[in-house]
Amino acid sequence: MKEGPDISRIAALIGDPARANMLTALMAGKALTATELAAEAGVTAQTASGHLAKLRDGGLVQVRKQGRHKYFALAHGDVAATLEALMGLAASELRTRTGPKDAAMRQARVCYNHLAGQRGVQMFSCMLGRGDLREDGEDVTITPQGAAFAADFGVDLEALSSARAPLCRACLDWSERRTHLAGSLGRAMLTRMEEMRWLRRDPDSRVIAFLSTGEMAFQQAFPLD
Amino acid sequence: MKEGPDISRIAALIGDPARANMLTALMAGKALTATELAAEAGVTAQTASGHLAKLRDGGLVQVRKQGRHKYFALAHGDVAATLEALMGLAASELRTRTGPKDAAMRQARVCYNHLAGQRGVQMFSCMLGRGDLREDGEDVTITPQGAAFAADFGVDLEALSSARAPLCRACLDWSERRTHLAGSLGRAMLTRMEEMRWLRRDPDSRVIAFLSTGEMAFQQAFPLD
DNA sequence: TTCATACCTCGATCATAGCCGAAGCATATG
DNA sequence: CATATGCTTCGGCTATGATCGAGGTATGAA
Repeated sequence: MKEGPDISRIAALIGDPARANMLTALMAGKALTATELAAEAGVTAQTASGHLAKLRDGGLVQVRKQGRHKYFALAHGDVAATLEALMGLAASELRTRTGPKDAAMRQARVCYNHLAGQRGVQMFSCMLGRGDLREDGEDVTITPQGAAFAADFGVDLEALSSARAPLCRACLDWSERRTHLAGSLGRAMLTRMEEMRWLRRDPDSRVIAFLSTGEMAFQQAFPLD
Repeated sequence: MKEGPDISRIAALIGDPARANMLTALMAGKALTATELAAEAGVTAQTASGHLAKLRDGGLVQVRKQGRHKYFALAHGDVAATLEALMGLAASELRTRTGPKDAAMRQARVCYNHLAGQRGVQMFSCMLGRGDLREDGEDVTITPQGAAFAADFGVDLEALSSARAPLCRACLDWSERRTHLAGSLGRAMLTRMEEMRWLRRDPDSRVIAFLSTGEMAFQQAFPLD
């Protein structure tokens, strides 16, 4: 035994219901304060403080102090991807009781900071199919054709490329069990769609609602097959 | 709160050190008996029995009864992929103390039932680059050219295709942070390499050792760029 | 300054669950 | 048949850790 990294340490971190609720809430991508996360987890502020310190020590969340508030967010995209993988396992056991919100969640939702669900998979698959993106192993790269599309879409690739974060990244979708686009380009695409009023984000959950005009524009931009 | 599947339930399952050790041991791909797993976890048989029942109820492992033995294995490839993702997170926190065995683990190891590590990524990337495989989102498909290569390699694709398990599948490598080939083809390729005596599996760990002739043959079959 | 809010530390309580000894089935071997 | 092995259930012990109340320290507002 004792092979590879200590998997149980961080699995135990996610294994507590309160902490799992916090992490799930952070999957929406927005940074939240300690008290907001306490409410999300259903515990008092003191308890939440202890949990958040552990998550921080474990490297799962990052913290930014702003005045008397402390904003927490997921540390990086890998954490979000791992949480999605866990959700995939949990969902496969639990075929029963698909809540009312689940249908909307499966269709379109926020994953960390990018588009996920059926729509996210559709966008990624379409862009891959027409040659905007190229997938080589885990690495996803953008083609010149894709760069032209992004510019036309209103995304400033120059600004994104200069940042440290990877431009494109593959993320496994737990509901569709296929890949969708993460990375700074994925984030920018979602932001742009919000700017263009294609969709609206539910402030209290991860659900994304497409407006009727946005739905049409999306289907035209990323047609199925 | 209460969005999506209950992530904490199965994270807690992996979060116990004894159970994590068992799952890590099962990542080697071989089915193990309850007593073997007890030794692997460092607990008595009674304790192990309880743990294994929980893992089974959680859908993480499958069990096969054979005589007076009970053989346990990972339930399916998704479990292995999730464990790899967790290892990736745990490894990123723990840059310190890279044990002596870690170097060998990073180079080549068994992931559930297929080749992982630097060699696994190399094989996948090479096959993708020369057009043996095609990656469309999470789905990986084999091309006619790839089918010809597989036949030449000594893999019976007909037999694999008839099985229920997917032929090709992408699995994220925790040490390389890139994709390697899973699925029944990934399993068959590793088996074939073992048959051809390219490599030898350490019976007590996940480490794979390439023999000198096998190393040369591998580099010729899957050259870097 | 005074007050309120956001967050943290300390200490005590309490429940969960991991652990093992003992004993009980089931299956193989002699 | 008797005996050994593999696995399980039961009961009790124990420790870990989640929880909250009380009290303390920053930050911002009045």
